[in-house]
Amino acid sequence: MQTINDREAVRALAVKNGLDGIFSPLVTHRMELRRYADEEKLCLVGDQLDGMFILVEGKLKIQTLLPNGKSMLVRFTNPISVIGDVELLHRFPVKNQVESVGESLILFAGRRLLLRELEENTALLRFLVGELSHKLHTLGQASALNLLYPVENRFASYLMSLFADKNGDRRVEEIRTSSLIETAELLGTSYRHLNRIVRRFIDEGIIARNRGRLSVLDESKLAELANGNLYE
Amino acid sequence: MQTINDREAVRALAVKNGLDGIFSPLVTHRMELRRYADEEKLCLVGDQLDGMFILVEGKLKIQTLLPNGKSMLVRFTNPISVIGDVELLHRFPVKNQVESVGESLILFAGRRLLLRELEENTALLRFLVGELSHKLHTLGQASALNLLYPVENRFASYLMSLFADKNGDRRVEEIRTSSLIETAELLGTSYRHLNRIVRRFIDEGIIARNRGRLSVLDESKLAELANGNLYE
DNA sequence: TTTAAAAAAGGACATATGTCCTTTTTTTGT
DNA sequence: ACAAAAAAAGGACATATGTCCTTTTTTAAA
Repeated sequence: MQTINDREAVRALAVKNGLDGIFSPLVTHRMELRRYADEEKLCLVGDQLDGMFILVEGKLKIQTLLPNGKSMLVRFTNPISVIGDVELLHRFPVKNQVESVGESLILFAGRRLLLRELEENTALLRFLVGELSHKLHTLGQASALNLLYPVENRFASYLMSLFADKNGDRRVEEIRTSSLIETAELLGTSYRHLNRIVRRFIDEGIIARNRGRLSVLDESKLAELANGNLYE
Repeated sequence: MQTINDREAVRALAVKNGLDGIFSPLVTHRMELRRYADEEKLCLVGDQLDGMFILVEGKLKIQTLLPNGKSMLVRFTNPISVIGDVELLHRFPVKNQVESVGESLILFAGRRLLLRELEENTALLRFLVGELSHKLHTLGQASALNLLYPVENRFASYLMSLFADKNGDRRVEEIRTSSLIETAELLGTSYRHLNRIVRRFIDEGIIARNRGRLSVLDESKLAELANGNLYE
């Protein structure tokens, strides 16, 4: 991790992302700009956080690690998103490991500063309530999906989610297989099994695979399997 | 549902539960006291909430219902706990069905009233952040558990949770079988399968069953199976 | 108490998924 | 272009779990 001492950059990023409407100048002025490298960890399970992270550029991967050595990918996040809000107030130890996917830029706000801010800053509090609500909502959705549907349906949902947001642009959607492993984690299953499902989808003409990349052929069958559910 | 028009009762309950320190008198003064009967629903999936529920007496059961007809019990709650916090700010449609287990007393605060309150009341906002954090934390825990451990371990965890909070009082813990069905739902499995696990535990001398009731015999084996994990 | 009705437990078989290892395909260095 | 290394895909078998139905146990009415 690398700290970037550039007051002006901090200010610019804060403004660009609307943070100046949420935090008092006191805080935005003292936030620290950090750069994390690919796969670098922002926090590990069990850590005691001393502040809050705000992702302003890049992507983060959030996962739970369990005592039996398994892990569950909770989600990926894009800017703007907040890490550490849950732990901040309660001094909970960190429950999910967070790492950078590629290079990321983070604004870091120290705990003491924030606690003072939280005394009076209703905009910040409402912002946090919104963030938490959103997380709760998506986690609940994903959780029920994971528990109650077989991988086949979850994978269909996942594929749908992938190109649902590519605003109607029905271009052939591709998934590099390296991310198939990640997808398996996200879905809480093994690569082997996901691969089995992929094969079945191919046999049924729903997707195609060439040189390790997947492309969607039959969107309607996919939608049918996804059963109206989406990973949000 | 029955509305109880008793200003004094409302005030007393609010004070008793420390709500007067969180809401302004303006709100506590206008909250509505409601009584819900056993199995009566506070809200259904898809509802548009027009306020927030605060459980002050009784117990609530919260579950997700999915399009395929299955359901997942999210959790049971005891007083004080808040229902509708997520939906309130965002006007999300209700995602989890909530119903009363036995008779419950609820304080209901209208949406408009609360929105005004949220403008300035930092105590309330902090309270909500705390509630949401807690929910997120427990949901995350349960979610990972559900996804990554087989029912055997989850059931062990569940049993541990059950008498972990009965402050060290090692009395024989009993579970009426009617609740075994509910437990199966909570664990996201079928009654049949849970029953299979129960049988296995009995064979291994971990629990005993008589007349449809279960009692724990070997706490240490249970702890071993639970692997240090608990449903919260 | 005896018996019918209700509830709980269990059997049999099918599907979903995991683990471990082998085969095939792709990539990379020369 | 070719061989070795790396990555991906697939085979075989074991376990976990679901569904449907039957048997056993419990409860309740006569």
